[in-house]
Amino acid sequence: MSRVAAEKPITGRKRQRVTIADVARLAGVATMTASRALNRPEMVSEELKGRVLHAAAELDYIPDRAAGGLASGAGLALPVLVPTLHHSVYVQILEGLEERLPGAGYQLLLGSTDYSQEKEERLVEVFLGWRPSAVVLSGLDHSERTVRLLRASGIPVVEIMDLAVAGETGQPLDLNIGFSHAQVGGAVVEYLAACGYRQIAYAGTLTEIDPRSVRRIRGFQSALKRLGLPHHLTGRSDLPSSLAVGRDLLSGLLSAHPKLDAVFFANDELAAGALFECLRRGVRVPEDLAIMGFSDEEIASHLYPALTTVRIPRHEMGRLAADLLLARLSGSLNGQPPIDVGFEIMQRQTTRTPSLPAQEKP
Amino acid sequence: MSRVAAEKPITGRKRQRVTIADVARLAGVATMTASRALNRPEMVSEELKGRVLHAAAELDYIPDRAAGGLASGAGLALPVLVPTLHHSVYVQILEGLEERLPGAGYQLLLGSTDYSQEKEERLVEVFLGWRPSAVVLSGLDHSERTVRLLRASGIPVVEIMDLAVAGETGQPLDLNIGFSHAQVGGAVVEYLAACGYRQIAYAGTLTEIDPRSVRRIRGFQSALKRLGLPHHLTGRSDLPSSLAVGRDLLSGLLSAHPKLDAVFFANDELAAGALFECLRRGVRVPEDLAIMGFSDEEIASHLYPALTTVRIPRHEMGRLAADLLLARLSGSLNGQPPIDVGFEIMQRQTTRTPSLPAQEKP
DNA sequence: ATGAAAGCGCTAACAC
DNA sequence: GTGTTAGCGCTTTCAT
Repeated sequence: MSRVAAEKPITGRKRQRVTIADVARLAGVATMTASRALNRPEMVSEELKGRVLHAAAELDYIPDRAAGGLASGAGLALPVLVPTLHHSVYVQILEGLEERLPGAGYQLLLGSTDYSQEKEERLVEVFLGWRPSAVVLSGLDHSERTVRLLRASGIPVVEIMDLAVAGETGQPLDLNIGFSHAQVGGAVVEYLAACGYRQIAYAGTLTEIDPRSVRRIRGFQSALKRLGLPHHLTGRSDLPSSLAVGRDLLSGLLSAHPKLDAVFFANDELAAGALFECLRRGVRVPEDLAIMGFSDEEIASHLYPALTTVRIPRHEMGRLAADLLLARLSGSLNGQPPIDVGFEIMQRQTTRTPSLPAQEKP
Repeated sequence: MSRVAAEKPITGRKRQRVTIADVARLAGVATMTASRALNRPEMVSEELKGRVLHAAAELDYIPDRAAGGLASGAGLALPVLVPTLHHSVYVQILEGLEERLPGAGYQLLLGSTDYSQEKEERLVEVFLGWRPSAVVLSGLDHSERTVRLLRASGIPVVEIMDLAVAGETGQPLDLNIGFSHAQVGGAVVEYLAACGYRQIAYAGTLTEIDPRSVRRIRGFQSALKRLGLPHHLTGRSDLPSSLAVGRDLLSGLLSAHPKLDAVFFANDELAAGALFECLRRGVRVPEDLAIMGFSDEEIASHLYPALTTVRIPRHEMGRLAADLLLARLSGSLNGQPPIDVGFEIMQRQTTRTPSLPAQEKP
């Protein structure tokens, strides 16, 4: 009973947090019994369990996770770092993660890096202070310090949205689930070439900063070379992706390369912007120009003409990452090699049908 | 070098966390001095400060926020609950918040409620366990328990995206920054009526579940009544908003009310979907039908024709919420009444020009 | 099955 | 300035 409370006559002032000690007192048991009743009910008699649960409800008791974590040494937080929330891809990956992780008691901590390794490093530092049980990172490329910190922490790490391939990318820190961007670039070129296009451009933002873009372009260009097609057609912008930038990119490309017949954009937003610009200019798609996007966001299939793009399994990537993480955390997973979730070209109306000659208005 | 390592003969096993005690030992000072050097540098001599900082860097020391919070009683987390991350509105509000809050040492904890009060309640419960220093909520309508829990916690709360108005909405829990949805509904009707439209419909999702939608519709309908216009034209869907649902909503409305001449959609995504459907059907916008959205997301101005919509100051709302919160947390703010950030009708091409007769293709 | 003591990593409060 | 002590709220021992 009593504790100290009796000694401090009515502090009154600041609303005191309800602690497990309060619950225990109300239930007439030891603190430890209350703790057990709440966390490992099977270790406590029905009788006491009932009293404790009742008392907890009565007091609206909410356990202090920080204190619990401190005492048990357990990690509670699970930081997820994505480059941006403006691409629905990442929102959907998050949803995939959220399907499993919070249920297992982990709290997702969200951070956006804006495609900057420095910002990523700072976030990792902050989040590491929250006793994370694991970390989810986007991409395979991180600052030295980020890598060192993460290694030293000894916690599981999952890198998503890119695939570690020997010789092409660095080694993954730990778990890795994604797809090969180089492969995407190559596949798109092959597809467009099969459609009969010959003057094929790549257009994107952060083309030299974001390592995934770099690899996508590399795959794109080497496929072009292999096929004996011009591989110097590129549109770049350093602004963040937006419909407006997509339009500008298209305009720039069109005036720089009048003979252009196909453009692969780094994401659907840029492609959609370009499509809108074509509409205004009276450029016919796909008769005059083919446009391809990347990601298969919702808008792609609703545009008119509907956008040919590359589907990546974002939701699945999130779910899979969560599952692997859970397995690893429970100790039942070791030495898991990188997992390729692949991608798929979604053929729609902004490109001609492959292997067929150009067609006029369908 | 050496550190304690020598005393515990190679625990080897699990990587030990670097604590402030380790830093202090390396620097040859008391733990408390190390703590001060790190957190209140002005209280420590240059000499020792240097040694401590050096030691911390040397060891890659990362303070344990949970332990720090526990000891100081300070809140560290700052939960933000939004209905969804799929509307860029909320992403931008988040960005507004992130401009200030993390800099001030607070960690944003993100939760999405899916427009459900039950889910909101569960999230509040979870987040309260993280010793939040404040909470940001979307909307003014919460479950009883949510309100009770929040009240009992005694921490500041900001409700955004809706405006408390006596007689119309409930009282705000604490701080409130937003705009009146009823007023939006009314303003849209007045605008459309001024453009000469007479058969004006509202179309949205969750029309009876989301209290903000309910109030928007209420304002919409009473304005119609006031103007003597038909006010029963409504399209509803219980699916989450998407381009596809926008198209369906339009189709349904068109066949139910052939004389329809204007539709106000609950968000830009629905409106864009409807616009795409019009394109396919050959319905001319705005000649045959006016379309209006809500939110002014990026796509609105890039659509063709560009979408008339209602701009709400999301970024500003986030920033303002952060500022107020910071002020309140520092104790320099009391009894702040609700703040109306307003809204603005962005006239573009999917509606005729107000007060002018219908115009043919411009 | 239950309880008492100790301590997680840190900082407020009080010495010196 | 700097060090010492106590204790945040909880859970891990280790008794009983």
